[in-house]
Amino acid sequence: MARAKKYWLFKSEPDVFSIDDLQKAPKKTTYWEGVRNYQARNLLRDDIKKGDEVLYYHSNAKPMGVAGVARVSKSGYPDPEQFDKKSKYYDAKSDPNDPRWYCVDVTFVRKFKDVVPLADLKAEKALSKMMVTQRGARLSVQPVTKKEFETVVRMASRIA
DNA sequence: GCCAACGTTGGC
DNA sequence: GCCAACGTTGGC
Repeated sequence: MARAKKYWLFKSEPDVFSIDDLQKAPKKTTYWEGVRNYQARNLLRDDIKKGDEVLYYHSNAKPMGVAGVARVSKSGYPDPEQFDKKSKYYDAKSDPNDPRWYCVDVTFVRKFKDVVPLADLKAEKALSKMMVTQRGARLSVQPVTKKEFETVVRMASRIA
């Protein structure tokens, strides 16, 4: 019996990589590189598995909020950028035999007709415990419950 | 563009 | 091991 599917929220600045960029990417897939935070690293390495579903969140943007859904298409593996000296994510202290940073592959599923704004997430009672609605939650890869995931998707279809 | 909140670093 | 300083994130 396979493990139950899990749900996540991935933050991205759309100026850097938006959900449109993901949709236009080859095979509508990219690897989620450049996470340099240990808590997020642990999730990428240990908990985020192929088949999991992801809320694609636009931060530092207009409008700010959940822009669509993606799917994890490859479970955690060492982030190749950490060993690339030319990359801005290069980390000289990471040992190839014991990589410090991990990434996953994500594939585009669908884009919401309109972004579900952060203000709406905060106003929704069912999401009051959701991490992204908490003040100062900076974690770029966050766990989301199934209920929260479904609530956000329902809010999106209401907009559309 | 500002600045509060947070994570990491480094001196001691 | 503490904690001040610093850099970054991200909402406003």
